Amino acid sequence: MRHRCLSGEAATAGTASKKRDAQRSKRAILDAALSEFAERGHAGARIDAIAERAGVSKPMLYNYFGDKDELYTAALREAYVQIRAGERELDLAGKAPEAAMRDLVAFTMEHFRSKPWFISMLNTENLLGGQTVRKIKDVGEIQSHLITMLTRILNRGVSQRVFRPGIDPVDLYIMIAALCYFPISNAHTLRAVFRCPVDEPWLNRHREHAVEMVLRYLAP
Amino acid sequence: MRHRCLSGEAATAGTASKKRDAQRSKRAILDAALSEFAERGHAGARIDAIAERAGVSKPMLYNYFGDKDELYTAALREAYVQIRAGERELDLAGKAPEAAMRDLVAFTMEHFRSKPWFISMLNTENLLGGQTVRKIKDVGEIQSHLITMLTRILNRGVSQRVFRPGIDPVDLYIMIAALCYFPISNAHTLRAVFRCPVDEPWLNRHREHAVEMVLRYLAP
Amino acid sequence: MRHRCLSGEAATAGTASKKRDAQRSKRAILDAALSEFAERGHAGARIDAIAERAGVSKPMLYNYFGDKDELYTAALREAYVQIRAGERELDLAGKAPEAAMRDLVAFTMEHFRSKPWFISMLNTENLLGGQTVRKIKDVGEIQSHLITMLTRILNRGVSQRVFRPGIDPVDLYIMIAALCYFPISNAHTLRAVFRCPVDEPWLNRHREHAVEMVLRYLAP
Amino acid sequence: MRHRCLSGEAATAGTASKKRDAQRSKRAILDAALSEFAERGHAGARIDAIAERAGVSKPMLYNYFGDKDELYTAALREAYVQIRAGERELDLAGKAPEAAMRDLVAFTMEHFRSKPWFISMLNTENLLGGQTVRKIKDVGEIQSHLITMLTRILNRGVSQRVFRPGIDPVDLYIMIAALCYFPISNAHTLRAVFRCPVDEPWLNRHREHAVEMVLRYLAP
DNA sequence: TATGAATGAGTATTCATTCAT
DNA sequence: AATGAATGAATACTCATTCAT
Repeated sequence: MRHRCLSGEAATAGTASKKRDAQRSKRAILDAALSEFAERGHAGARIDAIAERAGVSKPMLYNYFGDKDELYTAALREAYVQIRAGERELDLAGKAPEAAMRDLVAFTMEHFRSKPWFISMLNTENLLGGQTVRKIKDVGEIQSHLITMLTRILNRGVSQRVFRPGIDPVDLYIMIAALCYFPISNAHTLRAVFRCPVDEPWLNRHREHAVEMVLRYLAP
Repeated sequence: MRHRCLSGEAATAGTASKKRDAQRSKRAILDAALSEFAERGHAGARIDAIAERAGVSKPMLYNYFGDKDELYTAALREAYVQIRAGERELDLAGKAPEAAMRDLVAFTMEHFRSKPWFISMLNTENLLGGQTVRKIKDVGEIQSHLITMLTRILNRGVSQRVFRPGIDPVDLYIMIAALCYFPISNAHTLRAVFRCPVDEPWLNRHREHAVEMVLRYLAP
Repeated sequence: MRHRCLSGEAATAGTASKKRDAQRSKRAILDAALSEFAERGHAGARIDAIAERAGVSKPMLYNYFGDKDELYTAALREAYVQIRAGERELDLAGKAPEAAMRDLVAFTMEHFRSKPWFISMLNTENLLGGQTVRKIKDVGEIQSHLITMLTRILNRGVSQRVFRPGIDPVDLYIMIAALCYFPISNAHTLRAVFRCPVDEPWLNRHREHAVEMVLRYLAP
Repeated sequence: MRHRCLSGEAATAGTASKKRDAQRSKRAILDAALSEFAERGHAGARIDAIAERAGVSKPMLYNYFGDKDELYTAALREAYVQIRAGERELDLAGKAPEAAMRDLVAFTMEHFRSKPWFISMLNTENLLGGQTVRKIKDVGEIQSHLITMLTRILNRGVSQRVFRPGIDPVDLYIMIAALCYFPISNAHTLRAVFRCPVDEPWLNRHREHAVEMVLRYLAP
């Protein structure tokens, strides 16, 4: 009754459709796991719910991913993989240093905002003491593209005398991430405690403050 | 019907020791709950563990706090109460504006670092969509002392021509909180992804960057 | 509705009845486990079935015995404890050597026959490679009483010139156990393959053969 | 409807390889099932494990053997078939009665020792109450060869005045089987409880005791 | 006030079995 | 003849919560 091979596809190759189904099932499980773990945390997530969201049976989920922890690991890795993919699309190489910096802040905030599972997964993982992220071997390489780009922009900015020298790109990225992360991660408590609306206009205003803060910090 | 708690503290001498014990039990449960919820999140926390940490029986815990959600609410409230108590100690009134700002950043970071349950509880609550914090009536008052102080400092700074005008104290506090929150909240993932040590020296360095960022942002 | 404190007892002591219930629950679980494991083997036994047979809830069972393996271990140990208790009642000390030997064979066969869980537990444990019996610390002491008795009877028989010397008591006991064990352990297959009835008269006849075999073996 | 098996072996040359493969698959499944059921018992055996051991897919296994119980039945039958094949090799006809008896004990013990799946299958089947062995039609014939031989030896021994008359061959075989079965079937618990090594030398010694016991029992 | 004993309702995980190709 | 993909129905185990004393 369920997952009837959603539409079209029309059986172009005999083996392709079979193989594609397995692939599709794994993808569906991963997406469902990402949502469920992000929404409810590690202990709060339910395997039943993930299977149902994915439209597959629990045994299949176990067959592909092992157990809850391994599925959580895969979901966390997926969160990093997806932000890396997003970053690759961002092309700062050709832009003026200050504009590039503005775009990086905007992208970061927009990513955090539009993919709420990313922040949720990071919070969940940090609550668990980072025991899982340590097991993901290539997690360090994932952000390297961003840092490389950031280094180039900083260098260009310095040689064009619009940025001061001596700024560490990782330090800078942490500053930017911090400014973008906090108001989204803590939106609910900010609303309750400070009566901030934390809606689109408010976040846009916050983004402009963040951009100004970064640029003033980088100014010679 | 149950746990009428805070009323009638002024008991006669004869029942005083009982009252004292009751108070002590409640305190112990609250502290234990704060630790457990902060360490394991809402779904991950175990009532058994809280009772054992507190050294009381489970029926007693239920008698005082109702159920898990009510206990969680009490623990979240307690996190805010304790942070408020900490903030009272901070006295920025007599300091020069720039020094006061430096001290506020330092205090905020130190606060987050030394009371890890605070950040954990905020993350946990935001993961749950803020449904609990909204029920805590006086949560808005909690930060008012800080905002009042911050307003005074900003005004003083403006009149002394060391700060530019037009800075909203809440916006500024969110910036400061963001810079202090992120590296502590995300210490585990930062270690794994960016190889940051996130130890005392690293955090001290980060604090100096944050102070400089804030002061440059405020500069006329 | 269930286990309403089976009958009588009439609350003689205020604390005794409370304590006795816990004791009774543990006993009931152990008895039920012994039956279930003996009837269905380790993998075939169902925790649900044990809890139901015992008239207790599963959480209670887990509370008292840990998990399935620990419960199985306790049941296996109990099987040995009960056969030891049976052996203690047997008093061979005062009997003539040949009569004592006859009684020992009769007791052994009767024990195996009337407590079918004993043979079933041993078979189950040997199927599992003895991994559990090795963990029971005092299992060696359990049979020591029997071996001591057997040694005395052998010695007495030798000095009375009715038994030959040089018989090892453990070897002898293994022979006796073997003769008593096999027709009961393998009753079902013997019925099917050799058309033996394996009923009371048949077993009695078999017992007489076994007694004769042992006595001829011991004869000088 | 399914698994019509043994029929029509005399196929044409064209389909011979297919038939051969089918036969090979069935053989492999049966061997795997025998090992798995013997090692883990009925409930403990896993269909997945059997298919993997046999190197075939599960649907093929189901196609050939129906379901787990039917496969178990086939495996139990196979255990009897294989032991029967072994017994055919034994030729006691030409030996002196006492030597023949000694050889029978030795053969029986060696048989149990070298084909551990036989004892395991018998124990497993008896644990299940013999419900399966009853369904195997020709199981009675299996041991007939042995009993026939035993009858001849007993008769010869009686006429040569080395054995006493009146011994039932089935009774005698059960005695012999008992003495050989027990120390192998219960090797693990004997090691743990009585500290018997139950290794080659120990079993050889035990065999000699058994031979002596049988011969003394048969002596006129 | 205080708690040892007890459990209903989940929750992760497994396993025999079948379907589509 | 053969199998990769899939699942319904258990099965071991847990957890918030309550009862009896």
